[in-house]
Amino acid sequence: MAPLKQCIRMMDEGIARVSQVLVQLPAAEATLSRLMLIVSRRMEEDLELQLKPHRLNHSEFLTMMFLYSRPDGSSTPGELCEFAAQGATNMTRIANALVKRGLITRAACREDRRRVVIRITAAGRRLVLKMLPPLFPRVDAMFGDFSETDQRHLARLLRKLAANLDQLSEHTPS
Amino acid sequence: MAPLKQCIRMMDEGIARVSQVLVQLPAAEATLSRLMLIVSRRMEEDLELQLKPHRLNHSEFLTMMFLYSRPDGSSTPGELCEFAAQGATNMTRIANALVKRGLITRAACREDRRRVVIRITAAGRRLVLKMLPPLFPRVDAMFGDFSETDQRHLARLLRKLAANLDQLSEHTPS
DNA sequence: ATCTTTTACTTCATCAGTGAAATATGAAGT
DNA sequence: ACTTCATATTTCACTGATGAAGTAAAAGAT
Repeated sequence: MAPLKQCIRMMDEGIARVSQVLVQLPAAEATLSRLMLIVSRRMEEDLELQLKPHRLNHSEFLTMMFLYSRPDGSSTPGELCEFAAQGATNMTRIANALVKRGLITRAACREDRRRVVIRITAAGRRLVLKMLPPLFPRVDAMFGDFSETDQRHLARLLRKLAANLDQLSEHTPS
Repeated sequence: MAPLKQCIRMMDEGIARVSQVLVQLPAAEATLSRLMLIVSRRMEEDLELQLKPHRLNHSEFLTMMFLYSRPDGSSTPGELCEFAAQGATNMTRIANALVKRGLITRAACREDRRRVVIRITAAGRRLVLKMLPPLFPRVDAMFGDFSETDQRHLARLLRKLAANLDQLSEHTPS
């Protein structure tokens, strides 16, 4: 894995050169966009690497975590799609895989029988409890040298960015 | 597309509930991690949507931009792999596709005949110049309400995070 | 000079995710 | 009752990315 440092340096140089030709280019904003994508990509790679020993991918992990975090340990495919930003097709596949491993159950909903209720099993809870703690040191390391205010700032800016993205999507109803 | 706002609220609630059970959970850091992944995922979706009309995906776009930004408009697959954080296999496929569209050329390197030199064509440059400007308003909108100091802060924090991730990868020579 | 190792890229098989269309079922509105 | 809408699953075709093995050339070792 190539160090991000180098990758980021190349990006900086590239943007500098391009903005000499294309003067209208919003260099600072473009840099921020690329930084976001580069850094988070590495974060995701890192996470997937940690999940691999447990034979879970990112989507499956998110699904498990979401279920685990719910008071009653259950949800529906539709809700999971929204949360995990997955298509319904993929959600079905994920649920199939997790059911097969005995980590969740699928059952018809009593009130609205169109719905399917997905519930985390005891084995699922055990898996989450087993795999989560080893993740903590890595997360700590990522933000180890972030002061309290650094953390607050980053959270604030990311939430602000999220709000702007929501605005953008609204005006681009694709 | 579900609004990020809602997705983020669910995440906040989830982390709050989990950290009541798992007290060791570094809640602030976990929140920052998830925020990064959620927000950048949406950014990437948005970008891919803008690229689609030009029949480019993210990797291909990165490749084109990297070539375009180089003084001589050329590079090698290996270098591109590093920059775009792609496997060599994927790079081959990308190059195939771009060559087929006449956006780049592939040629054997004279000095080292293992190497392949990839070069952007005039058509490739035209495409970049055509597709880039329409992207600017969106990037501007994303960071529109970011003050100068907001932008500086975000860039600084992301670069710091990148450095920490590099540290992490070093100590995990997978 | 030959043998081995390393580097650079490609090929092939496969997996993960997406989008669209078809199906089944049930709820809600008139 | 009848239409319309909502929820979820299945199938199929497709895109994008990856891992393992293969090829070819350069670099290094003996």
